[in-house]
Amino acid sequence: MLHLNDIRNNKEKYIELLKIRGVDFSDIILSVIEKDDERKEIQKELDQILALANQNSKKIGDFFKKGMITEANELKKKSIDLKNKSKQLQNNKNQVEENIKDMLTQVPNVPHESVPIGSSENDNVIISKGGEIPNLNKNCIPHWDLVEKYNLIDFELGNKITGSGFPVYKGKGAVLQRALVSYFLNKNVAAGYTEYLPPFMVNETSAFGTGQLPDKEGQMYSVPDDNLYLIPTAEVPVTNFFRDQIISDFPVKCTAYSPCFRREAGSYGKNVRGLNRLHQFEKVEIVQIEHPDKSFDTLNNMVQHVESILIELSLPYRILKLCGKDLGFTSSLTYDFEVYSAAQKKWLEVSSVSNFCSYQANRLKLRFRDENGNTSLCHTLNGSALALPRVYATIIENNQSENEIRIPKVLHPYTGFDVIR
RNA sequence: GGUGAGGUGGCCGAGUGGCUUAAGGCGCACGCUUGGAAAGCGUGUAAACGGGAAACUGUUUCGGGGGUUCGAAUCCCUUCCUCACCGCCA
Repeated sequence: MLHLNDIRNNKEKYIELLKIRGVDFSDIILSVIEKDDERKEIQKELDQILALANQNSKKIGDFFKKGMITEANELKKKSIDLKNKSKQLQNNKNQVEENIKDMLTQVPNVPHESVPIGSSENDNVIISKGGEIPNLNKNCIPHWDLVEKYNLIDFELGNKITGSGFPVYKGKGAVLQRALVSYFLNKNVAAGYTEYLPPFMVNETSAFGTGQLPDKEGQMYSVPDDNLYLIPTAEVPVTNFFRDQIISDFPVKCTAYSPCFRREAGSYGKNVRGLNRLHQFEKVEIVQIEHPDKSFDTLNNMVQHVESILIELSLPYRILKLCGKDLGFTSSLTYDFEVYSAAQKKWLEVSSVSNFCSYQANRLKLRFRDENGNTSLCHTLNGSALALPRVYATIIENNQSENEIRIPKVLHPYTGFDVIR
């Protein structure tokens, strides 16, 4: 959620920048400010009444102590009047505040000025490319066939015990998965991130804190008996660590491995084939909490960090700056990382690194103390480093030959083998 | 799952309806003291939303929500959470 004072102070600028998303939010911005003026008026009046009522209560206490019963009773009557008035005002205020909140939740984050205008994903801008697309021979096969051929993943077994989208990794296939997790975590720790292993379920408050609730409720698995939700990403528990906090040392850098659970309601067809889209997948996440002045530099650092991992894995990749249309609701600037899956012959998203500025921090009440000693909202950033399934799929597809799959060198210490036959 | 005890400021902890403007302590900051430090002494020490150029000031907040009352940390209802013991258990 945007902060009201920020909207007030940057009204024109925000309206202009929001147009990058291809939607005009000026009406809603202006009426939010109008409603807020109304709120202030009501509060002023309410505060005065409550102040008077508080004074009266004290006087009544004094009167009773002095035995001045008549005076006390008279004042009591006045206080009852005040009370009725304040109740009404309180109701008005609540209503107006709810109104404001409703409007605010409809406004997405303000795009960074560098975000390109666009009408579809085709307008995302490729800012960097690397790696070699391998020349596979024409007998090459996609990963869903490879995992069967080499006995690495059993989708049918997952179907049997849970349902589609819940693969079972086995043998070297499971080791490879574990190797990737360890490798990613080590890379992130070496880059200064502190490793966490968070709970894989969160309570309702946390789901609200990072914005999964109320709007994305249908995307999460829930455990209604215990009022818990299975996390769709480690971002949810990790970012919520810092809910309601006043941070004193920047930057806060966290990394966490977790399985991610997503209902993916509405997905279908070849996009969900094999490892491309799952209900449970594994991911290593990086999260940073940063001073507003530095957050965009930090975003660049995070992009470089993720890029370095893809380079070490020798995967063909490209980095896209998302255009206004494709930019997530809560993000101000996002870079997507895609790797080229040589057997499927398409680009697969493996990471998305975003600066949310103060949009998440506002809801989380995540603040720091500025040079004047006032509290101010932090900026939050996160990204995947990396999501496993598509990296996994691309590694085995791109490194396949007739009778074997070669494992990228950087993973050998983690797998203990360099080839799958 | 059963029983019991709790949830108060950055932390510990007192507080059974108005003398609470939340005692006292710890921590932290600043000052005095010192050659320098420690100790000691003194002062200050939450957040949100308002008013004000500022000094300052109003309201709200004692886990959350609701209620009783002129007045609630304190009484009532409800809900969440934590801890202890028992049961079960990797």
